[in-house]
Amino acid sequence: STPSERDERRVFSLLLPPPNVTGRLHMGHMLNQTQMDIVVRWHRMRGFITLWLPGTDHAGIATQMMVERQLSSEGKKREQLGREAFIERVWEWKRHYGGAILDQMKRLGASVDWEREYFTMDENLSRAVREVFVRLYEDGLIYRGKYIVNWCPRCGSAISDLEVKHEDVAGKLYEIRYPVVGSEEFITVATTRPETMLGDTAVAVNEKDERYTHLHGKKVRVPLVNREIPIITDELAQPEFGTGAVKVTPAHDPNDFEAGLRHNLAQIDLMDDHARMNENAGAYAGLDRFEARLRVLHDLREQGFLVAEKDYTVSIGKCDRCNSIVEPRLSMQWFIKIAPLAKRAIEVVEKGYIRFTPENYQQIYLNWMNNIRDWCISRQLWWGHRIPAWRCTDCNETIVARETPVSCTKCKSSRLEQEPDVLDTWFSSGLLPFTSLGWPDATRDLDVFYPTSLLITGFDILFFWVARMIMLGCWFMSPPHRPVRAGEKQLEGDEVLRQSVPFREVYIHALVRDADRQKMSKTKGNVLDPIEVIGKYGTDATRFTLAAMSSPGTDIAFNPSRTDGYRAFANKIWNAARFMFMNVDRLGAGIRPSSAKSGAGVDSFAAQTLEDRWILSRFNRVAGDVDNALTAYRFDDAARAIYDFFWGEFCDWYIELIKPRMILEDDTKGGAATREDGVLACRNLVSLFEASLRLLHPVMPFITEEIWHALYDGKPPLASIALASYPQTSEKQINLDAETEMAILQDLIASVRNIRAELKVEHKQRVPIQIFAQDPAIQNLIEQNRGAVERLANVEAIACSEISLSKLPGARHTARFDVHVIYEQKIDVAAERARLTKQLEQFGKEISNGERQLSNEQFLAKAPANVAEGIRKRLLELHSLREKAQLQLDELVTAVR
RNA sequence: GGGCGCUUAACUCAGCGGUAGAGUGCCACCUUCACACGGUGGAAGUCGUAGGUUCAAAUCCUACAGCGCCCACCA
Repeated sequence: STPSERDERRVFSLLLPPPNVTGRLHMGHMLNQTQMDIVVRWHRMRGFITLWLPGTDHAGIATQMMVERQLSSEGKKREQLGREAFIERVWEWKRHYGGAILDQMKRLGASVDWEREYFTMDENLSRAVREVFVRLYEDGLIYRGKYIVNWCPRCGSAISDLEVKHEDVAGKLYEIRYPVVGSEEFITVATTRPETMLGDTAVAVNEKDERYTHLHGKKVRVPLVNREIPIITDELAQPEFGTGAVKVTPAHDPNDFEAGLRHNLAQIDLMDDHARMNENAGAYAGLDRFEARLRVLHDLREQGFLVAEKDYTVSIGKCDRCNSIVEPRLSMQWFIKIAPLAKRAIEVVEKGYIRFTPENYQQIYLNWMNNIRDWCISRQLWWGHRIPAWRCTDCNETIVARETPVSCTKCKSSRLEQEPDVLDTWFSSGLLPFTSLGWPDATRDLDVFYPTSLLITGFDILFFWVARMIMLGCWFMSPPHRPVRAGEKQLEGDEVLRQSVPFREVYIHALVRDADRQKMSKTKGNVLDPIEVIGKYGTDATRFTLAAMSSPGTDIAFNPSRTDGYRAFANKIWNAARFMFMNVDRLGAGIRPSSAKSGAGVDSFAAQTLEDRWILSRFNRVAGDVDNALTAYRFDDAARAIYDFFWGEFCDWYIELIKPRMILEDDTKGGAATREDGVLACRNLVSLFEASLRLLHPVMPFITEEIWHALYDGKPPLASIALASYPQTSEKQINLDAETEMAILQDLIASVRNIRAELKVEHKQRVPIQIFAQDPAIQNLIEQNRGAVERLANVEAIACSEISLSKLPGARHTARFDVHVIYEQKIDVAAERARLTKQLEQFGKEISNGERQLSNEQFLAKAPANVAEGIRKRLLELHSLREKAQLQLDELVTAVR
């Protein structure tokens, strides 16, 4: 009961996952945006107030790399330019090339709110970033410290755990022996990174490992550097592994670092920012780390310290961005103490305030969140949000502030230096759901659109982005950080958490692969450019393909041949429209829909004939199916439902059926058609077509827009079909009888066509047929729709038989009627016999299955009544069908004799 | 080392407890006045393997095989 302007049922908001400014559009973007656009258009048409917020991400490392590369082609380095000039250069780059991806997006038809486009380094967003940083600091959730982080020597920066990709490679496990001081003994340790021995400050053994009990408290001498270090007992050493003794290098390994803290060991940092050995490496100073490794091994070997080299699979970490081998390195960094944030982020998901689709991502998310570690947010880059922290060069005090401070808060000195580091890019993007809506101010946008309704994104950024948004959103949109509008009360109880989430639902989309299911990658050269694809097949066809292939849980193997099929669909729509316009023009005024209104259903449709009642019923049913599909994010079901309806029912049957009612100028066979009836039929056609366009619009925005405007002769009731109402199912227009009756006629027509094909009747030749139907209602139905049957099955006369036609060779039987084509041509006896034999076999199999079930007491006792009833009914049909087929076969054999 | 997903017609995929589906491709016929990016008809699958649960299994369970993904600080 807050005085919120928001009525959640009428608001639909979502954030476009901001592409990197450096990005180029790929199929993944297109899939993502197609799905979002479908959902957005669908909601907008259903009357929701929609907000789809676009923007781009400054993408720290990626962008910096891009500009560095540009500089290097000019023979320059960023250090030569200096920080300020370099940043200016990046902005310049951004102004030039930064918008490319959004321009590409426009061609996909994405109906985002372009006028609200943001960039993550815009002034207002940057201000919010500083605000968040300061508040986290004030909440005691940000700390600075010297810890082991993943260090990328190429980027010259720390990166987070998530930004390290692990790769298994064949390597070696080296065993090195360290002489025990004051004894002839050696202790042998194993390592995959021998160069780090230069920084060893202990050797650890397990306390319970009796092999080493006698060495407890002794010292060893590190070969090559001749430093004496203690033998310590620590859990770190596991007796089963290697020799059971492990070297401890606190400055270059996270486990060793922890052990070092436990035993108060010195930390010897061996490398510089670019992973070259520093002065601590003694004789090896100046060497690259891998060169140093070779030299160390060589020297160890020569001096007899290297005892063994064993083949070993090592997992090496590589920088996600530049693929350099990451070095665990001790350095001063900023971290977020993540546990309190993670706790809330877990709670909101467990309580169902955020729902994942497909559901299994919920567990994946929770597993990750439950094992989360502190997040290193500082990056030693120049491009990004600079950390709002200053150090007093006089008293060394750290000042964290929203605005640049003028003097030290402690000693009043004015000699302050700002922290050179910038923030991890994901820090700012993790804030977007609320900062893009105006946080920390209590804006109307924030009130109306937060929490956003939905997030559609790929699983690859589930942890990078989705998880961070949840943690930060829940923190900063809860009291005391949630801004309160004047007169508004803070939320209470469960509402606090429920309203703090950045989005209510997360839909995780599939990965788009190439036709051979290979991941698309630049190195493989199999990347499909969406712009090229839409150039070839059209945007609508490409969108339709992606929608139709969006089934949950599976990656999409994007095969252009499929798009080819949907281009044909687009073409089909054009041609159906052409047919419609042709008739509209011929029949004249009063047929186009009123430019004064646009309804929510199939409004000015006067169902007169069976096909009218049928198509109206089908349309309403399909509209319901599409609604259900979209509600469940089943883009594939929605696309399929529309496709099948439009092509398979509307074009193949309805249009064919109403053709005789249309008056065509050169129609001499039309006969019974009157002008008035033609107008009526055409109005219905127009009305249904108009509704179909609205049904189809979210998936195929361009073609539907164009035809829709033409339909209103350029004077539509609304500026765009996108603003018209989405078709809603009207129960009144669903007509089961019409559907059943139509199915019988379709069955009859298909049977005749089938017989004609078997008998090889000339296409143009109209033939007489005989029909037998036991049920007078069916006989009546056929009688009343004689014209349709004659037309669509190319029949010239229909005779109704009083007796079953079972014995006639070539006749077809269904449960409701027998039909026979009268044609002098000899039937292909062999083919007919094969067909009947096969049919008999199938009938027989099905009958014995059914009978077995019905004679099974267990089945009768346990199966639901309707299932048993269904089988009984089917068995009756089958017996009759089998009998007829058998008679026919007998007749055939007799005839041949 | 943990966790997850996939295996259905030649290809790409739906179906996930009650008689095997679609698109493309294939075969045959047809340029009929919306459409050959079309129409009509047709062929094509013991639903990865082996067990189990059930009256009933492509559908649920177990194991196995193959393919793929994610997470993980064991030298």
